Amino acid sequence: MKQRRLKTGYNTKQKESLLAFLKQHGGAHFTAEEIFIHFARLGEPVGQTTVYRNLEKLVNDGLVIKYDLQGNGGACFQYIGIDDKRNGHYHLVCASCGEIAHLECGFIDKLAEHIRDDHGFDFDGQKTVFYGRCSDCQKPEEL
Amino acid sequence: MKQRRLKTGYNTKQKESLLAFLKQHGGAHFTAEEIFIHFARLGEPVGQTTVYRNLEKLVNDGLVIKYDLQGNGGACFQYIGIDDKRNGHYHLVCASCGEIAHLECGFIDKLAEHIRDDHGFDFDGQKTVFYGRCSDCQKPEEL
DNA sequence: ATAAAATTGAAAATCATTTTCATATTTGAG
DNA sequence: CTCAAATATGAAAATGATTTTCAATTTTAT
Repeated sequence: MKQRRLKTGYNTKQKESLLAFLKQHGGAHFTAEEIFIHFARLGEPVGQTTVYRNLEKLVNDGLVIKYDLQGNGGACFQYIGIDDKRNGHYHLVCASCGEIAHLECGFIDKLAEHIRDDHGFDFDGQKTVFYGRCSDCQKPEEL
Repeated sequence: MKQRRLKTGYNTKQKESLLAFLKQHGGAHFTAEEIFIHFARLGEPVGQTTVYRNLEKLVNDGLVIKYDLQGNGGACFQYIGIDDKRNGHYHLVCASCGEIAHLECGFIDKLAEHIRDDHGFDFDGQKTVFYGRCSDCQKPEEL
């Protein structure tokens, strides 16, 4: 039994709403829940299931990336556009307070090269979450 | 009301069973579920909740690392047996097959400095798991 | 216009993990 | 040893994100 070639699928306003929203906020990431609530607030008819389903399709099509920010419940989604898979920024999370720094960082870009060349792995800067302690949380603890 | 200083905790046979199992299979990774089922099969009284709770402690103690493999439901745990938390040694995990490379890597040491100096975070190289794809998993997929 | 193909969404189901809470165990003090 | 406080356990229930179900609706090609 052979798979039929993938098609773009039918065009629906839900799909268009979702893609428009993601494009409009191309630099930001959202959970499926956040996106669902966004449309609910606006009164736009985009159901929760539909958000999940279409996000999955967009991820498969390479228009959106999906990743987890640990300690933070659900997966996050971010629009990246077809030809720009490497446009990724990195996430530096404070292990104490959860603050997230979004890094566009040449040093980490070089790290990716280093890992490829010296350790033989294709580094995944999207899935990798860098942990540390933010400056506030580095202050001495009170007991 | 002040927090009492953390202690190692009481010694229980469940903890010992768990640690013994993990040490015995130091090179392999398991889900909490797999470990629970293992003990259930043997008739050893180690409850599911206890598995989760003690794994978490071992992770905090630095004896075990926790990470996610894609498409694979739950988190994976692997014994690494490092007593010295400050002994620079990083983990590079293949997001596909789970292979772990243990890196002693000057480049990542420098990354820690860079993150401190340029981003104001005290980098936690122990909690951070670097993800990528190992050379085997980089080969083209079959459909 | 119409029928097949695909999509939607509310509700139910799943699945890993966490919480609850009553009971049991460990440990240190006396 | 004895006892009580601190801690751990585990069954069951709760949680929370995501997926499935399935009947109704929408899209598209004919």
